[in-house]
Amino acid sequence: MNIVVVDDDNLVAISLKTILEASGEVNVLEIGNSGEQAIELYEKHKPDILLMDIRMGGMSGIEAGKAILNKYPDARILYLTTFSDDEYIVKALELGTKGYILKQNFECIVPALHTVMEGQTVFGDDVITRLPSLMQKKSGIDYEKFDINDKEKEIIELIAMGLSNKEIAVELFLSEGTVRNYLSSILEKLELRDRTQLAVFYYNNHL
Amino acid sequence: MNIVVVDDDNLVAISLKTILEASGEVNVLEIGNSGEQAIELYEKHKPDILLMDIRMGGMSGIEAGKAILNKYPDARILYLTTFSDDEYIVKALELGTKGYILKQNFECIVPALHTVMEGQTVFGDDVITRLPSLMQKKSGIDYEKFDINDKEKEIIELIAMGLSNKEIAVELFLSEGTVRNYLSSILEKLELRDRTQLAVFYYNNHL
DNA sequence: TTTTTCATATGACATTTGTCATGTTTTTAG
DNA sequence: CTAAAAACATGACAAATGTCATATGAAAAA
Repeated sequence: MNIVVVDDDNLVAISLKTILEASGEVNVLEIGNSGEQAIELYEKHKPDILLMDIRMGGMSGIEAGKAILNKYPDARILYLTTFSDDEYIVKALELGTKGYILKQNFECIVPALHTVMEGQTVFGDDVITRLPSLMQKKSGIDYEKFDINDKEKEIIELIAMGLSNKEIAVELFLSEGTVRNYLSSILEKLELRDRTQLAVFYYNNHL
Repeated sequence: MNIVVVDDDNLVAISLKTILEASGEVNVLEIGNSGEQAIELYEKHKPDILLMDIRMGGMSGIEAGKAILNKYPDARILYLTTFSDDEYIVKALELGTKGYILKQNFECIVPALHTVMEGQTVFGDDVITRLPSLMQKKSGIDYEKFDINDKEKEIIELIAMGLSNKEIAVELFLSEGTVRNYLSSILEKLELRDRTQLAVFYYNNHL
């Protein structure tokens, strides 16, 4: 089984190479240290599997993976990470990569590579249990970034439940006009046009 | 590695035993043919892994798995299935089982067992790609049930993208008035009040 | 062929929605 | 205390939305 190993930290990359080759079942074609190199090495070797750190300086593993999968949809990419990072997990999943495992215990890696070779997908145990909730949360609207305050948040939630301005007014003990004004400012901040787009935005980002 | 195999179809169970033992790495302690037996055999042998068909007459693999995990939270259960069945996938996931693979190609199974032994989770490739959407929610709007035709479906999609009536009209080469009429009838059929509720409905059910 | 249905369109209408300019009150900060 | 800011409210208005009754041409059914 021919693989390419990419890790930010060259020491880790080399260690991985040593450990994997010690198993006698894996041949590490070359090692790299960045997302850019991952792409380059993938094109050069077309390895059975690309074993890559997900978090790297410069181009992240996700970006590199995206680029590679874009060109080679059948590429098998297995991510390594020091600790499971929720944000990355979801992205990796959506990307259609072959898995996501912790690099802590090396014993995992060889079996995981075999499993991936057979067309399966591998996930660290802790990851999968949190998956359902991860999917729900996704990442949430970055309300901060848009300078949305609490009252506005409430209104967004209610609009995302399909309430009319009048209903929201009753719900929040405000006048209908006030609700309109709030909405107006929300739309401006979020650069949206109407309440429906706001609901769409909500469901695309938040949930 | 000691495992217990449970499959509705005894022939399959026996074949699995043969195949797995042929690898020389797996020891099949006993085979069973029902959910009830799965529980019984698990308690009797405490195998490293319980390899079980998910769909069985009588007590399903899910139910048996639930019972076992309830009593032995660390039980490693790997489901087998002929076809990937969305409904079961979600349930299996929520249950916290170790994976879900197709029994078609046996080659998968031994590596998968190793991977599971190492504390990872394994999923058939096709499964994982559909996972994001599966997690979101149910299975999609039952348009049939509501007697929604194709044109109406298109309009629903566009509204769920946040388009205005005018924009939809342009998109579908209809007059704005026609779009309104369509929408009006959609809302009536779905018992909704306005386009925002429709978008909400869409995101709650469909995607 | 005639009738019916279907897809599309129109106009009228009442509501709702979103924007804006402009007020009140409260709170908060200086 | 006083000025500024925040929270909330109004009224006016244009645009968009949703409903309804009705119309037209084409396709399907009779």
